Amino acid sequence: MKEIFTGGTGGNGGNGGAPPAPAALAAKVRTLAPSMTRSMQRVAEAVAGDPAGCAALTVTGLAELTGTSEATVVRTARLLGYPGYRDLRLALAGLAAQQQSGRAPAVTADIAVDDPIADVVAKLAYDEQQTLADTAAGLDTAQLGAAVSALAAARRIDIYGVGASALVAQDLAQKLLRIGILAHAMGDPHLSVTNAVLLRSKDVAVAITHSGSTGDVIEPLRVAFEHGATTIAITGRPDGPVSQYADHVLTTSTARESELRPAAMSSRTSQLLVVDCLFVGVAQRTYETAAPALAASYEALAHRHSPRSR
Amino acid sequence: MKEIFTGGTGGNGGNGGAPPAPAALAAKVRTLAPSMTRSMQRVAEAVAGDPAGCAALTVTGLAELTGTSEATVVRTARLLGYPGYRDLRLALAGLAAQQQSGRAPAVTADIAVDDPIADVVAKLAYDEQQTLADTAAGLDTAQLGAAVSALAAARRIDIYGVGASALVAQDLAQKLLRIGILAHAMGDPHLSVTNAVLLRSKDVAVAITHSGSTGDVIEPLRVAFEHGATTIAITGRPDGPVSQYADHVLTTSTARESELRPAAMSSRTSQLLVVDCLFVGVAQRTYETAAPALAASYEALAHRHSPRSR
DNA sequence: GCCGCCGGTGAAAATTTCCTTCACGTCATT
DNA sequence: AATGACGTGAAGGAAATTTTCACCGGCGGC
Repeated sequence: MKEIFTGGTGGNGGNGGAPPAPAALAAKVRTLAPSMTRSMQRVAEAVAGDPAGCAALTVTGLAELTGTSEATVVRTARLLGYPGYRDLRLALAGLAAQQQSGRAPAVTADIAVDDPIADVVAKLAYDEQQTLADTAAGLDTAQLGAAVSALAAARRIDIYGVGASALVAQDLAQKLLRIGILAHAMGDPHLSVTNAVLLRSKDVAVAITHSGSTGDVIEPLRVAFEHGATTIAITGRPDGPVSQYADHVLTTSTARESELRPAAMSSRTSQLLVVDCLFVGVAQRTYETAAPALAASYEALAHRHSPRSR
Repeated sequence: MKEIFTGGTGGNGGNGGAPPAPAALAAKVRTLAPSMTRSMQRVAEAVAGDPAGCAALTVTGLAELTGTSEATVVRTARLLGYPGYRDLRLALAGLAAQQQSGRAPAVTADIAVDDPIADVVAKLAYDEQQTLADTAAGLDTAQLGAAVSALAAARRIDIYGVGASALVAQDLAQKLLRIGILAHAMGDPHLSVTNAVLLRSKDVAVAITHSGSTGDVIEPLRVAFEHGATTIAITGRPDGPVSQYADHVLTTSTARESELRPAAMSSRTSQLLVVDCLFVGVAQRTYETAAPALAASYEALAHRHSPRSR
């Protein structure tokens, strides 16, 4: 076995004084540079200058790059406090990752026309995450709880939404249907109204509108409200007209929009979170029936998927 | 100069030529876990669970730790998108450093039946945020860029999706239509196929399926593919059958699901992010026509939002 | 001025680590 | 029950890393 002796006292067999430095590498290089020979300095310099690049190289590669030999590279690694080149390389990779992630937070800017695609992804993801956090923070859990209760006890549920919100309405309806709750997404304003007339006190109507003032959605909600149904509004403008006819108002967050980033994008994210909360809440309340229903729908789906995928 | 070319010529299929992932490893593990064998899963689990610890291990060590063989470890590394174990280990070190500097990994408890509603909101929001981060990290920007190019230049775009993915398909279609691009969301499998026959080389077909093996969606994509259209798949299982007929595969992340949190929930979040990225990318490329179109659609909507209802 | 010591250096051997091939066991299918 | 496909690990081969060792150039002593 190897018995590298480095004059350190305390340690058991291992390397003496320094534990493998995690990220203070550049500093270490500068500190130790004077005590290095010329070739070693070249290696250390390369390593400190481009951690990511060097991490991709093998001993031989780094030796060639710096015009030195493999032995020198290993010696340098030792001097920097690592057992060998392998470990230096590992630390190097860590360092690279670290300064990569450190660079990340600079994505708060708006999306520009000439942004590279990678930036677009980062910015969109970041924005949507922000939207989620805002929505969660701004949600009134009391209202949410009340809405859940109403939904869980409903005989029939009608959900109104047009445009982008129509998809959210459908999403909610789909989910509720899956756990055996009679929910219908209404896209067509006329149908919505004519159906709203049929709602009674045990029923629930849900209106989804970002602006809070979409006439096509407010109208059926009003009708439902006046017929005694419990009404829920999911809107980004709780002070808008829609709240007038809503027993429970759930507020979605409103992120800033830009030319390339229409409001529909973040409002949808926000609305979907609310819808998910409603769904999970309802599923909890009706767990006895929801659980088998969910299981059954998995089962049914399995048969639509081709036999093998593994 | 190594010339290692893993011989899988049979179908380019498999993983869509992903570059070594930077730090989206946990996500990748979750994405690919289903397509792994038991032993590989053990390895992947160990790796995802303790990146720092595993980075310190050699192939043999990790094999012993997981009670498998070296070959299995290497296979797992390959599956995760690295050329071999060495590179996985490097990435692992990077990940470890990253989550060292960043704060706690933040554990998420599952949603329980008796969670208070406030917890449900918090957990859902957190999970969806996580999903977004994972998706963004795991997205292959090269594939994305290629998909964007295809969409921007398309004469006609058909989008297939059933179930929860149908909503995502509609979302994409809606958005593209708004900037003057002829996109249609196809819900009905029969209609999808009959329309797919009409597609030609300048056209694009998009299939959205979480499982990657939804026959109703694969079939039209296949037809489109065989008729020379450019095909894009948005799926959580890039190794699934759907990729077979896809020129470009965009991978969505797969969060762990639980009884109260069906897969549809996070997959939808993930899919929507991808769709948003596509949309913004296309809007960038076609800015000349997209900008006025977007402005015009705002204008048109404004009239539906009367301060007073109707 | 010549010689020998010595640190610095790299080429090549030695070793570890990693990767590939192949054969065996297991499970599912027919 | 036979067959085939697949997952799995053991052993051998390739590549990496580490160690050894010999060379080179400079410096001081003889």
